[in-house]
Amino acid sequence: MPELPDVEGFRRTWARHVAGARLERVRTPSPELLRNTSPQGLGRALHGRAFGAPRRHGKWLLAPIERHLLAVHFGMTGDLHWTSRDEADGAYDAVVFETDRGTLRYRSQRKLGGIWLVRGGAGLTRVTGELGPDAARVEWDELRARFADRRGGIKAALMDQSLLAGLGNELSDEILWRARIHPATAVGDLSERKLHALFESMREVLRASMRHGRIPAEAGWLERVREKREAACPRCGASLARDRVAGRTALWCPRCQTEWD
DNA sequence: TTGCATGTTCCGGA
DNA sequence: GTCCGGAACATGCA
Repeated sequence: MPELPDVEGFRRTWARHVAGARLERVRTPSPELLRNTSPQGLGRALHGRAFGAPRRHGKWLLAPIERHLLAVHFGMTGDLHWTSRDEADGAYDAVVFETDRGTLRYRSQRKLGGIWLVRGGAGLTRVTGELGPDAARVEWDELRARFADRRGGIKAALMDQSLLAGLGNELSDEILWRARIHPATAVGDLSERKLHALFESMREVLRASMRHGRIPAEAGWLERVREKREAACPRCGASLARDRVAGRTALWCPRCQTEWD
């Protein structure tokens, strides 16, 4: 689930409920999800401190808490829940922040994400890896420049976090479908006009998805038919193709997404 | 039981 | 150096 729009939803939850709250206790049912500290270390560093306003870069949620920063990644199955203080832990609650206003639960079913504690602002890149500009904020000129000397396929490029941060498998499929571009098209084969259409599609898809906190499974969206066994293109009705592209299962329309156009 | 899954990282090879 | 595919990570589900 968590790509850029989902993480944006988590950021809003954090901003609404957690920003300004004071941390009273941290519990860690899954301590292995604290990737660079221990439950004790986290408690020592953060106990009694107040959270600031969180920000998001790509799929990373960055939550300041006085002189520290929590860098939160959700992997494939992570999410965030705000509950009352007396609610019982759920099966997948991994790190539970009890504050003076309520309880924030970081959950992860498959435990691929994690939480990192960063002291001061330094060392964040070591944790997140090199990140390109956030896909929801990147300007056309910068995207064009970054794609200019890229070899290889467009889907791999869209999902490369060091090139552009925030897009994953499903978003890249949705964006390519909207722009009518085959996922295996070489970046260098895209005309400027086509690349600009891709940029516009990306902005559209992200704007609507961020509002929903996920890719909307609505009419006119590829996401609507993604889970279907024999899925048809929501635009032209052709049978959709499903195959590995750039190491992941891509979904596209062989009729309206052409390789060279 | 087997294959698959929206995340990243690491390795080998082109 | 760049890029890609495959494996690995951990776990649940169809």
